[in-house]
Amino acid sequence: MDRVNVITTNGAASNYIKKIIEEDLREGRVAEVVTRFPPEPNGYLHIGHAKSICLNFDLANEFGGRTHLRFDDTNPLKEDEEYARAIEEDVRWLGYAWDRLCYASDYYEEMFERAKLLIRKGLAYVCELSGEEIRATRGTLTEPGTPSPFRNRSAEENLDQFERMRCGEFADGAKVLRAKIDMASPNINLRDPILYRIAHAPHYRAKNAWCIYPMYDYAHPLEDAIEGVTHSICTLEFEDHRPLYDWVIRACEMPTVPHQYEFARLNMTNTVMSKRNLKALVEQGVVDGWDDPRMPTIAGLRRKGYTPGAIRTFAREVGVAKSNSMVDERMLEYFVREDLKLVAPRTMAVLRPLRVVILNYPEGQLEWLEAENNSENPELGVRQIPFGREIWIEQDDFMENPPPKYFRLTPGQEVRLKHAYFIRCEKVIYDAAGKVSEVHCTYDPETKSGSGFTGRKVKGTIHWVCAREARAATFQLFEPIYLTESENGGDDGERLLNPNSLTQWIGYIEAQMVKENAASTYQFFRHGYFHEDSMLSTWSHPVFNRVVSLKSSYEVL
RNA sequence: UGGGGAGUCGCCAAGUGGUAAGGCAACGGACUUUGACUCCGUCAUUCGUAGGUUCGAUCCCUACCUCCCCAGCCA
Repeated sequence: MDRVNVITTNGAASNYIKKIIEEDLREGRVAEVVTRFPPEPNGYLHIGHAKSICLNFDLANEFGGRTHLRFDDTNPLKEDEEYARAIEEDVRWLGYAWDRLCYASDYYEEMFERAKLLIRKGLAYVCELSGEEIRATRGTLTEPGTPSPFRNRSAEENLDQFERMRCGEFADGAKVLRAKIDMASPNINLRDPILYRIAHAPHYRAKNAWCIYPMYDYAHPLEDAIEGVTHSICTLEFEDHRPLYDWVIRACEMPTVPHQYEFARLNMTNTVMSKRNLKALVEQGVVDGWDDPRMPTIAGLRRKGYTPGAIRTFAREVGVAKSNSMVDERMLEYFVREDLKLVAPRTMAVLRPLRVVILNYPEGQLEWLEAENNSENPELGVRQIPFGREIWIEQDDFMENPPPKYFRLTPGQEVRLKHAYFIRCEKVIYDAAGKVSEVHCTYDPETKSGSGFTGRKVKGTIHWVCAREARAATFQLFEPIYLTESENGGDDGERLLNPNSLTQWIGYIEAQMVKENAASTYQFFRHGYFHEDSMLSTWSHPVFNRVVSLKSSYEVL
C-alpha cells in the first residue's frame, strides 16, 4: 500500500559521511557513489537495520549512485534461505530498489584465489594450532601475542595445505588459514587474524561445494572491492577492523579500493535490538514470530501498521553520527502519526463498551448521519453512519463521581456525541455486583450535528457506535516486551518480560466501515491509529492493532 | 595501566575561531464536534572538567574525567 509521505524535511540533514562523499566526488577520488546494504541472512531485519538501509540507499540516490543488496553469507551454520527472502521483502517494502542483488557466496572462488595469492606473497599461512591454543597465544589487551609455530612455513607447503583444506582432508577446527601481520600489534585484530576456517556444513546456497569458509574480516573487504563499492558503511564496533579491511584490500591487490566508514547503530528506548535477543523471543514462543507486532523488526512494525514513509523519515531525522545514542521511541511514534494523519479515515470504535439507552429516541427508529472521513483532508469524503436508540460508548467516558476537569458524560454533565447529538444522563443502571451496566440518557434533537445549533456549549465530545448496527471487533494494544529499561538499553542482562505487552479488548466498530472502505489503517477517534492485523483478522471478526495512540494530555485508556 | 572511538538542552543532532540550527519530548496559552490536530509562546549566557593560546574558543593547545568497542575458527 502506498502512503503519502507528508513529512517534508527542509533539505536532507548533512552528516559526516555525506561530507566525505561530496569531497570524494569533488576531488575526483570516485566517479560514482556505490554503497551496499550487507545483511547476513541469519535473522529478520529490525528498525536499526532500517536506519542503515535508508542511509545507504539515500546516500547513493542523492548522488546518482548505486546500491547493492548483498547477503554477507559466509557462515553456513547460521544462515537460511527464509531469512534472505524476508530481508529482500523488507527492503522492498521500505521503498528501496537495489541495483544489484549480490551474494558473498558467489565470490568464494575468487576469495580462494586471492587467499592463494596471499600465501604466495608470504602474507598468509596455514596454522594447526587448536582454537584454545590460538586464543592463548593471541596475547591480551596489554600483552602482545606469541607467533604460531606454523608461522614460517614455506609458501609451497602452505599452498598444499590450503588446497587440502578445501578438498576436505581435515576435520573442522583442525587447521585455519591465517594472515601474517603482526602478533605484537596493539590492535588485536591484526594479530594474525584467521581468514578461513573449516566447516563441513552445507551452505544454504553454495550447498556442499565448500567445506572452508572465509571469515568476515577477509570476506567483507573483498566483497566490497569485487562489486566496486566506493563507500562501505558499517557500525562503530568495526572501527578497529578498518586497518585490517585496508590491509586485505591492499595485500590481495584488489583493483578497486573501497573505504570503510562507521556510524553509531540505532538504539531505542523500550526495545531490544539484537538479533540474538529477538531470535530468542521467537524461539521461546514469547512472541508470535518475527513479525509479531511487538517486535521492533521491520516485519513486526509492518504488521502492526507502521508505514514505510514513517520509518524512512525517522531514519533520516535521527541523524548519523559516531556517538552512542539512545533514541526516544516517541520520536518514531511522532513520525507515524504524521504520516497517517491525512490519509487514515477517522472513524469511531468503542474498545470497552458501555450501553447507553436514549429514552426519548423512538424505539425501532434508525437515522443516518453524515460524517466526514477526515476533517483535515476533505478528499477522503464523507460517509453515512447509523444512529439509534441504543448506542455503545466507552466505559471510560462515563463516571458517576467524576474528578474535577472530567469533560465526559456524568449524571450532571451533557456531552456531544461526535457527529450526532447532545445527550444528558438521566439514570444509571447497575448489575448485580453493583457495577454500572447501562446508562439511560435523553438527547436533544435540536443539537444535531451540522445543524448549526449554538444554543449552548458542551465541554466534551465522545465517540460512540450504534448498537443495532455495530460490528464486533478485537483490538490489540501493545506495551514494551520488557518491563524495565536496562542500563543503557543494551541487550544483555536479565530483563523481566512485561506481562501486559499484549492486551486485547473486544468491542465495536462502525459496521459500514469494513464494507465500504478499502483502507486497512484508520484513526479511531480519541484512541489512535489502528491497522487490521494481516494474520488474525477475518471477514467475520476483524482484529485491529493499535499502531500508535493519539497524543493525549489526559489518559483515555 | 594496550589500541580504537565518543562526550553540545530530558532524547537525538547541527555548528568546529567571531560570540549555540533543527527535530522529538516537556511546559504555558489560543482554537477545537477527537482532552487530537493546528497556532502562538517558553525551553543551553552555554558546549565533560581544569588550565592555556587569542581581541575573541564549543571550535586551537595541555592535562584530566566519564562512557562505548576490541582478546569468536560470529558478523
